[in-house]
Amino acid sequence: MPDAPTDPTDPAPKEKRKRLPSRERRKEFIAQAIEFFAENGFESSTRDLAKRLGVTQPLLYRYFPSKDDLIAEVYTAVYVKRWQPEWEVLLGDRSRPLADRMRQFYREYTVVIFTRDWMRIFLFAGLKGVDINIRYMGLVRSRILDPIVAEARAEAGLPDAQGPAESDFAWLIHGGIFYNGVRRVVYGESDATDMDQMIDNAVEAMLTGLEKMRAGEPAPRVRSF
Amino acid sequence: MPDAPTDPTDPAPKEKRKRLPSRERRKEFIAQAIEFFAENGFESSTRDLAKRLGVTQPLLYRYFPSKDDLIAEVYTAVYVKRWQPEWEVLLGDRSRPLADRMRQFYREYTVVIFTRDWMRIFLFAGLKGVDINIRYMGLVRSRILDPIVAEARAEAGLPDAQGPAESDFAWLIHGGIFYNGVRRVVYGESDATDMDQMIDNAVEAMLTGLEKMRAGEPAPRVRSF
DNA sequence: CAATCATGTTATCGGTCGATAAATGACATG
DNA sequence: CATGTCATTTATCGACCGATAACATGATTG
Repeated sequence: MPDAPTDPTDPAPKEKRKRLPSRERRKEFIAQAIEFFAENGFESSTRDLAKRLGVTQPLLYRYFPSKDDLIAEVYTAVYVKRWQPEWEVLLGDRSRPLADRMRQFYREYTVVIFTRDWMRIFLFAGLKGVDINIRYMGLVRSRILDPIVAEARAEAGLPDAQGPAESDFAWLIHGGIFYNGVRRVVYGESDATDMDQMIDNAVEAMLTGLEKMRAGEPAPRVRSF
Repeated sequence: MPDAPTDPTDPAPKEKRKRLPSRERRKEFIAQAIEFFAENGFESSTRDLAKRLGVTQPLLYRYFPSKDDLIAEVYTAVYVKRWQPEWEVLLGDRSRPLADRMRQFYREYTVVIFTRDWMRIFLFAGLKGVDINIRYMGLVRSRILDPIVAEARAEAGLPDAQGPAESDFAWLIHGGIFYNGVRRVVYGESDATDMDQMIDNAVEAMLTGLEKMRAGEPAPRVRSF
């Protein structure tokens, strides 16, 4: 609500919301489109988006050739620009215990993705079958989970020769953290628990599980059923 | 596909797909609507659904007062009718080790929910903010997760006085299993890993974590950051 | 065989959608 | 002050949406 043109120093802000330079207008459109589509889904109308922006609907088409192009901008703004390359550096910093690095990573990572915008756009895009969503999950595996598995092996003095089982167990815990965000942000169970406690438990569970897996103990199989 | 009127004794089945009794027609509509809305989302048109059914669009309104009423039928058919009350009995059967019960439960549970229909409808409904979705998660907690925590305490000879921390750790692992289904079914990473292996690892991680939690070891907190 | 009635189709309404063309108006420059 | 440029609005197109009414048809029953 606190907008620049709504500055109280102005005698009367009036309805003169016209004549914004092209670059700023475009950025404002994308920023609002993120919140708008995150809340209402990508099938919401461009007219409602324009109403939220306080402009008319055809103006959107001066800045984006089509609705799909606007949506593509939303994707890159959310997925690409919020990814922090420092995360990969952090996870590889062997001057600290791996558990410490992982706790810090997940604290920073959840600050980014445990938001209504990020979560809902990720889920909407996933159901639409957008390819950028699948590519993002490849990024998580190659830049986050596989490095964690490799670092855990290195910390145990083992060679880096991970099998798919370890990587998939890392996915299991990572998915548990992710789904905790879904419960908080999408289903509104925000009072779930202390975030730090959840992350600590998850990190310990991941490292413990990986350790057992490396001990050649492939989980007791072939039971009574 | 093997329908009564399509009996092979008939000379030529033709395109005479008319005159079906009301009850069967209705069931067929709901069954196809599940697949249709699961694939295309609830904002897809009733005309496309009718085309898929091989009937005209207004016919749908002979069986359902409105599109929303049809969607409500889809919800109950997926959420309510696929829930197996035997699951709750199984988890409480103390003649078997808890780990065994949990493994069997998750094998049976994933058969139901690791389907394209169930997963996608659950996610679509969740983003729509339908209340039945939140009620379902309450069901999971009260009928599945809290019983597991209680059984784990009983098996350890402890009184049934669980705190929120244990319940939330159960949610963490359960969410990891759920998200594994999302990856398989929604993102098509079906070659993820052996399902049984994944379930075994998840069950062991959950029981190990709960055990550590009961040991009064609330996960090492307050680290360097 | 004729009457009846539920099943199914044709035709259509008012509303909304994404997108385009044309008109309007604000601002900088000379 | 005149002029041109570009942001913005008005008006509108064709397509599609959920829903309703009117009509047609097949099966049942006397």
